[in-house]
Amino acid sequence: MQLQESAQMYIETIYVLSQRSNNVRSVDVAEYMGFSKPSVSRAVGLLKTGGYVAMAEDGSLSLTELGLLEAQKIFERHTVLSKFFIQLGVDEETAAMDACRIEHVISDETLSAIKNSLKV
Amino acid sequence: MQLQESAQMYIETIYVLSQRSNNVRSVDVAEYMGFSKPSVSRAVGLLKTGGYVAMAEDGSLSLTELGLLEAQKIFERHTVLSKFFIQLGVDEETAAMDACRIEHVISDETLSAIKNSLKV
DNA sequence: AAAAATAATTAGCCTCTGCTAACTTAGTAT
DNA sequence: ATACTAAGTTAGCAGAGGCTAATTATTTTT
Repeated sequence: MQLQESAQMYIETIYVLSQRSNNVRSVDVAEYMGFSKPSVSRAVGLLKTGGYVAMAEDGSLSLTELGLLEAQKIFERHTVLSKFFIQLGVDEETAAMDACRIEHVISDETLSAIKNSLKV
Repeated sequence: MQLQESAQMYIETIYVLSQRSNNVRSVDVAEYMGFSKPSVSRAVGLLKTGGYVAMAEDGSLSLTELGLLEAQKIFERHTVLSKFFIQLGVDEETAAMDACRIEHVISDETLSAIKNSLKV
């Protein structure tokens, strides 16, 4: 299973919401991403099949080891980009928005160059 | 007509190829982008409808005023990003690749911050 | 002139990823 | 007990944007 950009977003969202609450459900993901419940239901289904996400009987979602690894990778990219843009003088909200879009398409090499250029 | 990312790519490609040759055809675009001729044919059709591209009787493509404006806008973004990544130490090829992907999704605000940070 | 190659198009398929409508199931309230 | 609500799922649609196969039209070659 090749992780599409949308799959990455779902995983990242589950990761972020899991840090705020210990009961993340599909409906929370839907609300957070602004998508419909069926869209999330299908996406979660695919992520279950791919072994990234597990759903308990009560519907609460969790990341598997594999999913957590992915989430951390994406989130790290997000953080690096977002910090970097803020250091360039971009406002926080815009920085986050751009990080969100760019984190999925930037190469490891360029990201690493950006990371190295971050002021401590 | 809202310009999708793919439309931007086609316009940019026509622009770039037009600087190398004065006879850019769909087949050249296809070869350059690595897409099939029918894919380009449809895309060009949409761009004609949108008023971005014109096709002469012999099949040679040109950008309209509108198309040229768009192309220049995109190309400028590409150039800024690409230069910037190179200044960060990324090799040219990777910089171009990343610029190509990011130029379509980055905000004006963040791009402008990056532009300001370019060394002269 | 006939055949071959080149370019563009048409028709129609596929995947991804949104959507709505409608159904199921479980928990809550009257 | 019945009815309502909330959450998840199923079925099926839509549009974007790739693809191949086959057609048409033009140009080049023999």
